[in-house]
Amino acid sequence: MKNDKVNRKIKYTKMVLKESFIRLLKSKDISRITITEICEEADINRATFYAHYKDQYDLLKQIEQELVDDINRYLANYSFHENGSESLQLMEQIFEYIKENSEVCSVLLSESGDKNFQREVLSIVQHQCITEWTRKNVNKDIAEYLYSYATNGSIGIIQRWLREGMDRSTMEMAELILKMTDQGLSAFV
Amino acid sequence: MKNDKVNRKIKYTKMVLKESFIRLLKSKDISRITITEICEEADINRATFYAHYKDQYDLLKQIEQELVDDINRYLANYSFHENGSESLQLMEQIFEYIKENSEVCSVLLSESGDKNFQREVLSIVQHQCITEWTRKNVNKDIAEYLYSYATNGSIGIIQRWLREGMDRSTMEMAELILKMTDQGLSAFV
DNA sequence: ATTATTTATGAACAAACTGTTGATTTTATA
DNA sequence: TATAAAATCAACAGTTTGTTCATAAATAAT
Repeated sequence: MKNDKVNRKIKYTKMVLKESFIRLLKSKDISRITITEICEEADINRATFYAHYKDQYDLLKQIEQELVDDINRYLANYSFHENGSESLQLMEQIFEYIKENSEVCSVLLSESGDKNFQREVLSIVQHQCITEWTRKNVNKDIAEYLYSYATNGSIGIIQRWLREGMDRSTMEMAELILKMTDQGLSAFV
Repeated sequence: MKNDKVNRKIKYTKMVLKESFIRLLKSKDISRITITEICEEADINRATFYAHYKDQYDLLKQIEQELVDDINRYLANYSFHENGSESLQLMEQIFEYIKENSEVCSVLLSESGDKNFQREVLSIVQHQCITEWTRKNVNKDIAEYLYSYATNGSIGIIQRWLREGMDRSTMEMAELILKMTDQGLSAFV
């Protein structure tokens, strides 16, 4: 086919641009990073950048989307045992994924990272939780608030874990998050 | 004294710059806001801006610091009854403050806002919690993680509350947060 | 009320980044 | 090898930045 081959060159260009960008993101905020800078670091012509991306923020968005897709593919490969601990297994797999891709994740999931993106990652798990919650008859009136609490809390834990150099096992972390969530929830059943 | 009077003009300059900046922050991300733009909106010479602030980020930092100071002053005026529900009262007062200053808070406490600043606001309360936690002999090993969870979760709830137009009473919100935190904690005592 | 001091203004500056264009060269594949 | 796609290069006007300095305005002190 045509497109597959055309993409070879494009793929290289996009790859080096992304790498250069992630490298820069480690040392400074996205707002301080110029397109000129990204291109110099990647040794790619600036006009070529504009052929693929609108600006830094567009580049970031594309990187994030690819990560979400990748996580979903990763989780799809994993078949869950139907023994009631699906949430735990799913959560552990997410921690596994983050660990395997800690370089990118440390940047994208950091505090300065895009919150909506982080929420999207977490929602992969929380979807599962929500159904469990409704099964448990959680007070629907405040369910939204509890959801905000749990999601943001979980992101906070992941961020700390990454900051601390992933000092605990993925299983330990998955258990920690689910324990907190379930317990906190139980006050409103 | 000298400085008190000199500040009259400076105070006005800083005030209009801040107002202009907050107004702009409502419609776009800080990274898209130019100093030129802030000055035009405030009708202040650009050279004057540089006399007071390094850039937009410096301006934001100063606004945040003033808010933290203001919250602390606000809380200092409030004398707490020593009946064991200090945390609840303190938390409610914070919600009260946010409500009274919802215009600025909606911007500064939003998702796009500075996370370190938000943590600082919350830490005013959490300090109190921490002492209660250690009294309860929470597993110190994971206390840090629980703290991350609780703080980020609480911020998430506040953000949702502001987004929803402060649809619930401050007391209700304070109770919600403390209930979640205490309950989640109880799994690790 | 007048003088002295502080602060704000306006204009000008080089430097950097932006976003776009069109002509040209490189690269991949058919 | 021919052809189509992609990357490069140079040039462009337009904007923002950060700084400087002379001048004007506002404020404080005498």
